[in-house]
Amino acid sequence: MKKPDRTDAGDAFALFSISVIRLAQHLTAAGDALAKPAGQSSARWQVLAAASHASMSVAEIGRVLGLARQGVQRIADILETEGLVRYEDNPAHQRAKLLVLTPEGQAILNDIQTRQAEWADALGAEIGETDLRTTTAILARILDELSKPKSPAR
Amino acid sequence: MKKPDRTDAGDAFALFSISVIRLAQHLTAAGDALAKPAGQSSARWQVLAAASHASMSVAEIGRVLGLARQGVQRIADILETEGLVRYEDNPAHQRAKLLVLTPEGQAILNDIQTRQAEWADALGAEIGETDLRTTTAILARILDELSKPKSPAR
DNA sequence: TATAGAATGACAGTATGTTGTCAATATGAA
DNA sequence: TTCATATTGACAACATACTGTCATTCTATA
Repeated sequence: MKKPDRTDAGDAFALFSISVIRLAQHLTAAGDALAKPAGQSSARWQVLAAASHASMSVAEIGRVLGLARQGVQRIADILETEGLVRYEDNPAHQRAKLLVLTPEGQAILNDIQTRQAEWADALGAEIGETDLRTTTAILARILDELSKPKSPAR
Repeated sequence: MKKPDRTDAGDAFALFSISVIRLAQHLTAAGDALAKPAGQSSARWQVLAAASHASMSVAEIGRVLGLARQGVQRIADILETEGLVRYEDNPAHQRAKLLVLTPEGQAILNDIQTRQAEWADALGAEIGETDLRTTTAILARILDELSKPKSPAR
């Protein structure tokens, strides 16, 4: 197998990419573990949190979370059958109902968020605020580069 | 909605987590875009790359990639029907056949890797090797903390 | 050597998320 | 106002990945 040519910086970027993806898998798994005691998952938690933040239509939540609206719709429908959210009439749009948390949904979200805060506090203290903020800033810069016209498909 | 208590470091960790997950989504999408011209996807590329690196059984590839062996099996079977990989008898294990690239599979992997190297070089140069290596080191440390006994499920 | 336990492939079921399509509804420009 | 265009929800098909279960095959210990 012949290794393609690659600069040192390119190599560094490849290693970085692998690290980011692997860490994201672990963080998502951790999110699932945080939501599980409440009978939820990362995905449902995200939808609950978005709906709690502001009454939005399913399509709006999709845009906020960076997901296709169809996937959000599926989860929102499940949350509705479980009584955690409710569709409310949208004065601004007849079809696009607003997703609103029920008291049960809010209680479950609070439960998850409390557990999450505890977890984040413990890990934040362990790792150190300085490194976290520095790294987050660099990640933001990289995300910016990735979003630029120079897409990988060229 | 009442925000749970949270330290500054905990807040920094929460923001960091969101950044990592979002960036990983973009990187995976970029990987799909790199593999697409060759008619492949990120997942298939990973399996091809693992098989190219060394002849391994499906279960071994799963462990290397951090995936369940069942998912790797599904992809490997598809790659086999497409003639990109071949199952070879494993002298050390009767059931666990070894996954080997066919010349067609190797050609497709080379094509993807060439495109990937170009892309990584460009982005690596843009972002800078120093920042990439610094960040990768911190990510590794965080991954380490996450893997420790103190799991989120407590 | 026997045998309990681990690893493996095969199969089924589920969760998350994507794309594509359709009809209904908003929106904005001529 | 009219009409082309966007957005939206609904539905279907698919890709990726997980868990659970089963029978088969290895492996290591007693």
